[in-house]
Amino acid sequence: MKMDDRKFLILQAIIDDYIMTAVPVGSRTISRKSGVGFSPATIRNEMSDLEELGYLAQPHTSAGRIPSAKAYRLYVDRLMKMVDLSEEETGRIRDHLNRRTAQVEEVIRQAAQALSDVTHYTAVVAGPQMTGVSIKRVQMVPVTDTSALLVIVTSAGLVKERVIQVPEGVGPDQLYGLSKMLTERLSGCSPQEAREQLANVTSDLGEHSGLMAGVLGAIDSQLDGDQNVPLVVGGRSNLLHYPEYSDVEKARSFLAVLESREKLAPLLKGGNLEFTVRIGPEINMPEFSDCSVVTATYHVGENTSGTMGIIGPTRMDYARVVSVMNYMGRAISDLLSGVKE
Amino acid sequence: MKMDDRKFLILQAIIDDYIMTAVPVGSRTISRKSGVGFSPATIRNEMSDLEELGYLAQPHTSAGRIPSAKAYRLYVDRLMKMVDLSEEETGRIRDHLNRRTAQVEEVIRQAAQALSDVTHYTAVVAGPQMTGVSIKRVQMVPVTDTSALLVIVTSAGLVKERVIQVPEGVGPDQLYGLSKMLTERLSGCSPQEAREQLANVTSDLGEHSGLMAGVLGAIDSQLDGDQNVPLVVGGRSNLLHYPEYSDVEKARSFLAVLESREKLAPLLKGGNLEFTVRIGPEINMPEFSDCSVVTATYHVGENTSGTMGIIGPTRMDYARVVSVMNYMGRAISDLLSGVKE
DNA sequence: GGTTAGCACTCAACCATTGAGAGTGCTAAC
DNA sequence: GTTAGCACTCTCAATGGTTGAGTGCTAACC
Repeated sequence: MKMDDRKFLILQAIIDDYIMTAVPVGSRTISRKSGVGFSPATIRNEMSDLEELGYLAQPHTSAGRIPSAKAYRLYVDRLMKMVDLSEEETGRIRDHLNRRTAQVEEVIRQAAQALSDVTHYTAVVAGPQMTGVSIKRVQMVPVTDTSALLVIVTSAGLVKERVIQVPEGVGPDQLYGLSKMLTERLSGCSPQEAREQLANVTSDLGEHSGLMAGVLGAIDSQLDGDQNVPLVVGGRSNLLHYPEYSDVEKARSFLAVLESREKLAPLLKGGNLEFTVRIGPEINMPEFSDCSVVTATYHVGENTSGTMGIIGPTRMDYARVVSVMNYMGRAISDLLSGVKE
Repeated sequence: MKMDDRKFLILQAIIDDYIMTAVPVGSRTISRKSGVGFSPATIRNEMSDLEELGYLAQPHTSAGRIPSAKAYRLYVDRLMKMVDLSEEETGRIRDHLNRRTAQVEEVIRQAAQALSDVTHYTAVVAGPQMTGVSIKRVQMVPVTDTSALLVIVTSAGLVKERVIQVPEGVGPDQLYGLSKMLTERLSGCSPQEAREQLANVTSDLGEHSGLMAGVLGAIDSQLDGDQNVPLVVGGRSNLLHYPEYSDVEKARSFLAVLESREKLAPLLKGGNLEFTVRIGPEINMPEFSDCSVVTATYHVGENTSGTMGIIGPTRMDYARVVSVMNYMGRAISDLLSGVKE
């Protein structure tokens, strides 16, 4: 048996309906829909075929059909068409984004809020990845006698801060001098190169090697990997609106995942494509067995990029989600790249 | 009718039992308990009295009694005794706190995590309040041609950062010079004084008044009020373990509050006491009608302090919660005041 | 041959009924 | 003042019948 145009049409109608209602859809419902001019009986035959092909499933004999993960996959890959956002939607997104800030944490927090607010799903936004980026400036600001704030500025204009220990007796001007020297040596370096450079620097000035060790460690841990990129979640409670989560225990384990950085981070690791959609079982996490995750990439400057994701039920409105993220990607880029309004 | 010792004893037994089980407690249950040597019938008479006094309520005629908010109030004020934490508990708290950092955000994140983990309730921790504090240092670090990171260090050794706009053409050394000047003028000032000082400074150097306006605004918004203190929540999903939240809609609206900074912040505004307990209706929020909130203050240095809170069901284990927070308060102080291990 | 009306069949959801169990309040005896 | 006994109340869980939505199959129709 093969899929033909009518089967596609009917499958699409079923998915559309199920996305809206979350109720198994019967043959009459589809028959009544505009655009499908067949009687319930005909639809039933086609549905039976679609079930055999693995696109539909029946919760029980006398219920309607619900789309399978395979059906959503087909929908996302072939049936879905991009939609345009309404004025009202883009407006609401803009309202969330305060154009006055270029602070990474704030921008991604606002982005997560906006995404979850507009889509009514749960949003996760990660800060820009520090890989493939070069250092532009390193500066230390004294805090107490024995500590200083290490500020690292990257070529994309992003800032990383961290409090480090410094030996007692190093004055502000001395720290500034050291900072200038560090900036000179490290500017233009990738994190890896910086690490090597730093080793040289350390041996150059024996007396401050203790301080240098601290700086080294801090730069290491700041620029290394993604341990340090901020990760914010918005709209945690949104999914509880959907009947899929009317079971508290299910809701709880879902929320528990959102609280664990370790479990959450992998979700954002899509392919390197602009958009990635993972549906239900494809996610490979029991807590998300009837969730889908859509991830997208945003860019800051030339070489820096970050990831955002939307988590919703498998029957989520993929078309709208992709459109919203598309819009949001541009908005974040604008904000973080410092584009003026 | 008056409360006597026996009534206190029985009330305490009922509360203890209800805290454990969340099930209305009957006369037989109390009678069987060690320490109470009366028959169910006697207990029933006392219970009837306690109900009349407003300490107990009956969900329906043939159920046991549950403690009222008034009973918990009495319990917290008079009946509760501090408990000692077990080795295992203090150990678990310590494990959460990474002594390697003095970064405010990180410390309070860890604290929230630890609190929720040990108590199994939901924890909220706010960063140290910037009021009553004096400025120790102000420094700007160039980021792009038109922006810089403004770093403000307070006398308590806490750091605030913010990206601000600067006029084009101001070089790094010039920024450093300006920073030194600003530090000189502002160090020792309270935020209010700083604002006045800044006005003078601005008029002094006409050419850079644009920059100064930016700094002024930033300092204003950074040190003003509590808009900017970080606020982190831990253990959001914890409350869903309790039968009080087996209703998804209730759980959802609870979680929604946790997502709104505006609604959450007032909860932490207890009196200025070391500990504050607000029970159910005392909170005055429908979403929290059967929650209690325990807040506590922690101190950093002399004049700086912050707040943390635990949100649990009204039948929460107050004694343990207070003990845990007591311990945590000291731990946070140590970390943020830079006390070495 | 594809399409459709008709019909018997299935099954979840809903409702009312019932019995068991927990707990109470009251009374009378200790 | 305390307690045993007992009738009473009310929830909870199980049971069974009814309803309605939806299916699959068959036979008629175009």
